[in-house]
Amino acid sequence: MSEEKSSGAVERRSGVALWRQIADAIRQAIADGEYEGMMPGEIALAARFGVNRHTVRAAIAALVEEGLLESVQGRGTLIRRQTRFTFPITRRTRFSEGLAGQSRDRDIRLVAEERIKADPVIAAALTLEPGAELLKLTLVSRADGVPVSTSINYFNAARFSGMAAAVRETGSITRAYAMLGVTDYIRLTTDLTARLADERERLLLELKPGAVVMEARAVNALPDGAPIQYAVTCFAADRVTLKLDMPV
Amino acid sequence: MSEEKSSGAVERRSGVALWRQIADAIRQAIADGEYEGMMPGEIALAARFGVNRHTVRAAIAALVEEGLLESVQGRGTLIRRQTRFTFPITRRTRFSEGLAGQSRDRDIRLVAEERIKADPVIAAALTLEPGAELLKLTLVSRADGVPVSTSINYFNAARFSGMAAAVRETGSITRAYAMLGVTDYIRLTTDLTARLADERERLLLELKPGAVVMEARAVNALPDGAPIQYAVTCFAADRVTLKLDMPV
DNA sequence: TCCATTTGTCTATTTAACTAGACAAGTTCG
DNA sequence: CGAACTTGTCTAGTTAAATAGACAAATGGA
Repeated sequence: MSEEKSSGAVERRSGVALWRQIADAIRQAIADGEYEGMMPGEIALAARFGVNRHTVRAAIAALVEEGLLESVQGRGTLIRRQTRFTFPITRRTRFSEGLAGQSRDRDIRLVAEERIKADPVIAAALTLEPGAELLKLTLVSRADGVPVSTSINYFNAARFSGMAAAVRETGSITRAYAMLGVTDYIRLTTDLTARLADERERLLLELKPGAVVMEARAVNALPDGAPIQYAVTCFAADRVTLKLDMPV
Repeated sequence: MSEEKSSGAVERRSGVALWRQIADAIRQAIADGEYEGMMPGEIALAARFGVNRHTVRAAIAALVEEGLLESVQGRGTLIRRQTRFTFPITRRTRFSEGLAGQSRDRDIRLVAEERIKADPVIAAALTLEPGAELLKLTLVSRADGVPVSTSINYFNAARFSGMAAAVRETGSITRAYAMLGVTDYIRLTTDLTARLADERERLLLELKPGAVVMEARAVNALPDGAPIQYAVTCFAADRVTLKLDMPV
């Protein structure tokens, strides 16, 4: 839809190598479903982007390295995967439910645990006094083995001291909450932005430099509206679409 | 918050020139409010990123070109602007209302007008038969003279043939609707993703290569739920934060 | 005024990215 | 088989990016 056939739009002297611009364009085209099963030949691609065949080969090599493509001598270059997960964001956003039906296995892993003093912004969001003790958990969420998002989550340390253990045991925020007596929670607000992934995110999400992340800052609360969790979640932009369904 | 002091994280041989990685990091740091008024000196920055001073100078030159920084010999490098607009997305999303209070003047400009046959996806979203005639309007929205977003909008051509003229005259979608007898409308659904800006978007939004856009695909409808507009909006990610307030 | 600090400019060298062309080596299909 | 395609590999030359060092020019404060 809205064609825009990614018309050989590579830019020289831009500080981004041509092979990387082409790799990005191909990745996007695949995510948009522009190709099916097989890529056009290297010569055709080179003509399309207006570059040398070797430059296209460098782009393809990067995508092969990523596991997105596979080249076979004599046959051509195959597309290995292209599914993009759709992740609903509503009042009742939950990771594993959100991706149910789109992936065989979901998985949330705790990669860091820390106790810190609340800074003013987070304290205000959680209606705590600045300097209150917070539990800070860093998580990585995967679907079918592919990292989809990484999040930094802040909880009132006094109330949720067992959260880390509960997440580790259950592999789910929702089930961890349940273990701590929170049977239901809602999402109050979400702030969204997007930018290039930084070093930490590239590592956790297995992304290449130049990859884009969407950052969502959300406040979760009890059904009565009392905030209990401040979360900064970074989604790998080329692996997920966020779906906002507006309840009529 | 969530510190992550962008710790000299430049990557070599990544296909992205060091000066561009550094420019991106500085742009992001400024957007995060990490510096105030003045940048650290070139020598300090070079040490921080672990590169030669000339490489930092290349990064700064790019940001000066963008209008974000200004270098003064003998004094240092000044930060010229950075406020980021917050754009609320709710059931009742409207561009000019959304930015009221954050900007002195808003402005929507019609840059292209076309009549096309509906493709299956859009036809389904608008509950029309595939092949129905659509009006396709390309708009650019600005706040305080800065391009914030560009959108491609599809309307049922039969029902909204006067839309282009109405938008041109009123400079507002909401007021254009009013001229055509639609006094109220709601947003049914929004799909969000993010990626690098393509050539067309860079031109319309005055962005540099490597800039990130958030793409929102939305369906607007009459209060009774009948869809009337399919919109693909691209926001310049470093100029805007999307705010999702969960209704009720 | 003098001095320390800042950005601006220059030359030289090295390394990565890109282009060009030729040919080998596999696959497919008539 | 053999012709027509594909990707893989090699050499060679050009252009852009990054490093290194030296010094000029402007600023601000002691």
